[in-house]
Amino acid sequence: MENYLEQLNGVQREAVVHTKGPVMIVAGAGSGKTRVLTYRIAHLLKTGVDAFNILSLTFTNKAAREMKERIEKIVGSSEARNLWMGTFHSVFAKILRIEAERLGYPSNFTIYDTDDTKSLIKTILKEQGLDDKIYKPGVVYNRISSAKNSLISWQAYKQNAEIMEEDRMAAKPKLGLVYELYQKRCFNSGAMDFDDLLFNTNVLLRDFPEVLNKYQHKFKYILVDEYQDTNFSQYVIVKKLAAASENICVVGDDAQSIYAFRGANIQNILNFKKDYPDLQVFKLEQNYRSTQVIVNASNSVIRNNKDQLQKDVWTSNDVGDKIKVIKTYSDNEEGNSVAHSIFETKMNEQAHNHDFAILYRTNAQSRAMEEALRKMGIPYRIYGGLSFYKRKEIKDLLAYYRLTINHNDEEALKRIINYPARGIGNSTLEKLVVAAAENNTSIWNVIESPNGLQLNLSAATYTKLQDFVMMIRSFEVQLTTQNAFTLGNQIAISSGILRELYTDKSPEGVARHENIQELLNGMKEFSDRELAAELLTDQKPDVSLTAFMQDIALLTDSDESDKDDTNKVSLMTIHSAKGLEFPYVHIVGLEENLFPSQLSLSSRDDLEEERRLFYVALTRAEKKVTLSYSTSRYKWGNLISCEPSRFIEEVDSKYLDYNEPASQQVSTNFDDERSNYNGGFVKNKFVPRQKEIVAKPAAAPLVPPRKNLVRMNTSLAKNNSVTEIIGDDTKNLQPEMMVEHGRFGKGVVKKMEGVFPNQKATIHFESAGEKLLILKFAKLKII
DNA sequence: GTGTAATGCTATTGG
DNA sequence: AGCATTACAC
Repeated sequence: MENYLEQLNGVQREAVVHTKGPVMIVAGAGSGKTRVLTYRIAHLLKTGVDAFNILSLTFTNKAAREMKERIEKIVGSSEARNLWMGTFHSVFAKILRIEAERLGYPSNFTIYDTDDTKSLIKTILKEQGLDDKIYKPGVVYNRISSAKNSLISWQAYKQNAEIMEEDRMAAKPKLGLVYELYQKRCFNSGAMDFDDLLFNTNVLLRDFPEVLNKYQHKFKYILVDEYQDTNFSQYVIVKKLAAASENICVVGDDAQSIYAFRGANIQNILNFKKDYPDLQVFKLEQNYRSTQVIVNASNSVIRNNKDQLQKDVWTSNDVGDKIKVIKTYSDNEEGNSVAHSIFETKMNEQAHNHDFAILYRTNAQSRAMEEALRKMGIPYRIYGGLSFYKRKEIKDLLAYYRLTINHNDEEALKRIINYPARGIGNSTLEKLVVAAAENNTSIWNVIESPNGLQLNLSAATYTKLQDFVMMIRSFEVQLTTQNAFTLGNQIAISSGILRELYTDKSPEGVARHENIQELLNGMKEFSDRELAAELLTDQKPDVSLTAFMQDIALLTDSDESDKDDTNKVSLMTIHSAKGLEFPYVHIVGLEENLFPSQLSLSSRDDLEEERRLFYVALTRAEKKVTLSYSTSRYKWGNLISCEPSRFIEEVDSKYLDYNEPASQQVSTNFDDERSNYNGGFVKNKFVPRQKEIVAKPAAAPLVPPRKNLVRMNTSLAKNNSVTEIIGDDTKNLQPEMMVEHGRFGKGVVKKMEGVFPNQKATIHFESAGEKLLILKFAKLKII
């Protein structure tokens, strides 16, 4: 790979070799941005720059990993391993661990995720007697978060007359106090939330000149990807670090800025030149990814935005097919039509499952898509949503690990002090919390040295608390002697979590047990790196539980590589599709109030962000885009009617192919179409839903509330007499019968046990494998 | 203190 | 529709 420079076009090459001084690369969608970044770093290494002197900030850790691998191939050595590369959060978490003590934090500080944060806010609100209907935890969190991302400390917040007035007007005068208490509580718990990682990095660089100096000289070359999505806090960090060398290269596309909602400031890229008058700007405008239709159509959309950097994205690729627009009458039908279209394209163009992506605005839209794909027997993977590490059982076990590493971690302690149940209930916990607050210390310290505190606890409770402390202490002493797996496994056993889950024989309990096993397997893999690395180098990686926890703290769903078969259709929100590309892209739910979101309609800036989001969605596609919308959709259990999105009209109509009259689309039965395919589909016979929601009369704009009806059904379903009626369907199930389950799809009955109404069936599902289901709960259909 | 049933709240987007 | 919190019975 010596001749890497020859693989670049003119501008790309200039952007790669111009390594000195401030550089901004404005990279249109699909213009080979990743390639330029990769080659630029490779070029730095080739021309003698030490890997230790390069800092590269990427949008995901996965992107960093992949880039490192490619760089390694180009420079032909393992030198790339020494690059500092990762997300803002992971890189600065690493630095904060090194420097933590200067800020009064332990170096093994816990990183609170959104759940921990919200839970702590709720606790504080309750303690302060604030009504959580006025002080909604989510809103409070956002307010604190954006303050931090604007580098406003709680002290500054409370001193700022304008802010205090705003809060008074919003009937939340105590918000500053909540912010203060929240920060103090985190500090006492040895914990930082996501925003603290950036905020505290700023404190570090501001208050400790020697530290700033150290990292300024360490990072002589700084690269920032997706610069359009950085917030003020990140902006200041970059600016400070780059101040000494000014070898700063930012890459971005203002047209793809989609994270304003979490503080990203598009002005960071629009105003970059003001900070660096000597700035060299390179514009990558040739799109290598998409067809002319897609490129031109996307341009026609983004033209509706006002504020942008001038650029002209073009392509010399094929013209390509027009963008199909599909109208359906319900969300389920939309799913069916997408699944059907994917099936058809696979047949006609010899495409693979992994060539397809279904993109939506909100996670809730995935369900209709999942159901339809499952019915068609098309494998898929959902990104985002409920990730592995967010599952209850996983979080429970991780809380034990967290508390073992950092005893002051309040959220972890509260989660497990009585799980599995050990007789330490709410009233005890409350007494502990009060004592901790009064003495400005952590709950752990109160439990461990209760002498002199008026706790008012029974002797029996004391014993239980001491047992708990002893248990955690016994784990702690092994932190330095055992690897992550050995200790992790022992904690899973000694804590009683494994036993607790093992006793639960319900399908859900079994699944939870399996998840714990999966976590432990992951830890085994992690720990085994030691053996693998020993053979290759003399460097021993840290395989302690502490290291494992630091490794996973900032993982996201997109960072996980799927272990099993990767040939799957990808389902994700448009936000998580950033930076990805697929031959065939379905953008679904193009309806007013959904996309653009209802919440964005009141301000021009928000609407423009939605439009950029649409632009991002369109430009993910290489060959074909299909847009779809539905005229009705369920929301909060109610059927609402929908209008097509304004964004469809914003696409220059010469690139659009409005599908055939609705009559062809109304049917959800694809049997006719299928008979046209010569075989090959017998196995996955498509089964239409019994009764699809059919279009309602056009007259009524809004369907009368269905709420009562839904309520009635729910309560009735719990009534025995109705169970019997539902049970009728399945109570005579026999082995070998085919059934369909709402979640697991189609399967064959293997074994029946128990007597009505408590029958259980072992069913082998095509996609989900063998499951034991209780018939009166499982909604099964015989097919 | 523990476990279950009823209630009620909520859904942009994410590190 | 699903989930978390709350209310209430043991």
